Amino acid sequence: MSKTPTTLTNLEAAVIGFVVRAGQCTAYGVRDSFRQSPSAHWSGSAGAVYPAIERLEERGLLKTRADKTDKRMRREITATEAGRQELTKWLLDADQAAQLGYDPLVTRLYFSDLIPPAKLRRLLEKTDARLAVPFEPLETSLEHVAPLNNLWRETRRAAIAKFLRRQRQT
Amino acid sequence: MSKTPTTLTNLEAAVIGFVVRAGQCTAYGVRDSFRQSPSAHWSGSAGAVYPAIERLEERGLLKTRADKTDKRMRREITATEAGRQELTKWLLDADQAAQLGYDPLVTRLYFSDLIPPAKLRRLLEKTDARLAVPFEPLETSLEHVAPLNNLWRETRRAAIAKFLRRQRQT
DNA sequence: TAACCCATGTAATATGTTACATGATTTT
DNA sequence: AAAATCATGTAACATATTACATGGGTTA
Repeated sequence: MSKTPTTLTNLEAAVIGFVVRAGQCTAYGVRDSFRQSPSAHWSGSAGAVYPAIERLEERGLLKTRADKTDKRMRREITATEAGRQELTKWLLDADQAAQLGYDPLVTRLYFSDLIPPAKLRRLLEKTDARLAVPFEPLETSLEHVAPLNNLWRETRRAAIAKFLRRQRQT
Repeated sequence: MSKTPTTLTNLEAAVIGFVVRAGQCTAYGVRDSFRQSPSAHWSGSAGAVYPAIERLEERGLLKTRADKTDKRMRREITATEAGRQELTKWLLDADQAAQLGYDPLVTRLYFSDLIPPAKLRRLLEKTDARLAVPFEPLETSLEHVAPLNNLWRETRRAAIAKFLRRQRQT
């Protein structure tokens, strides 16, 4: 017998979250939503998503059944009660939520002392310009990410401004 | 012949950055600084750090030599000129810097509609409380991360406040 | 002298990326 | 009729985690 992991990975949690919100969906749908996410972190690569769904099914957190109404290969995925509970546990984990995660700009700023000031200023200007472009969801299923995307982009822009203000003071 | 990757991973870039700043150091020192980082993203696991250093050496971005003054196994690592150039290229990549990365709280907030309001409020309170605790570096080599850590923690706390303000309006 | 830290690393395993394979359906 | 998209996945490879192994030096 193989030992069952007690925690969900980010991807696994996000997959369950997507399925719960959708009510029911296909693996392709899950994958596609990740692919169209504004964050490159959620690459939606097949080699990540399909195995993740399989793992979750083996753990009884998702269940799938073939859809006979369609002649294509197609499996309807739903979340089990156990899956919903695991998701809730993951979502409410404040210790995890407070972790700093990974921010590609912040990581670069940790090494700001290794960059000539003029180049650093240009980096921050360019980064800010890219962050100023709002996310335009292609699918209705991604509309709900837009508000949070806006919040987060503005938050990161504020961090850039704060960093620059602090630098000028020195 | 194996094809040489043209880009650095986060870990590889951070390793070179650490070595450049230190001037010269041991693999153990690199590893330890990651382990003591306030971000769990930089786990500093041996199985990640040692192979990363080996890869960078093979690519001619770092070089190491045995230190004979000490009887322990000990290798002094320095960055090559090519290594410095690759690091600079990585640091100044604004397209990468603007990527959203991964934030464990933001990911949870994407699913905030799946959490009962009272529990969501408690999650945000707890998360904020943890973020209010400043990072106290144990080593002098980690002192320089404190200011940016403060900036980023305050930035994330501001995002929490903004999220709550926006929620109340609805 | 026992326990711990310095310093190196490897082995088994888990996860993720990139690229490919297959076939049905829809759009141009 | 060709190209794109829907829908499934796998194979080879790269990277990361966890746990272990080894041995010298330092502290209680």
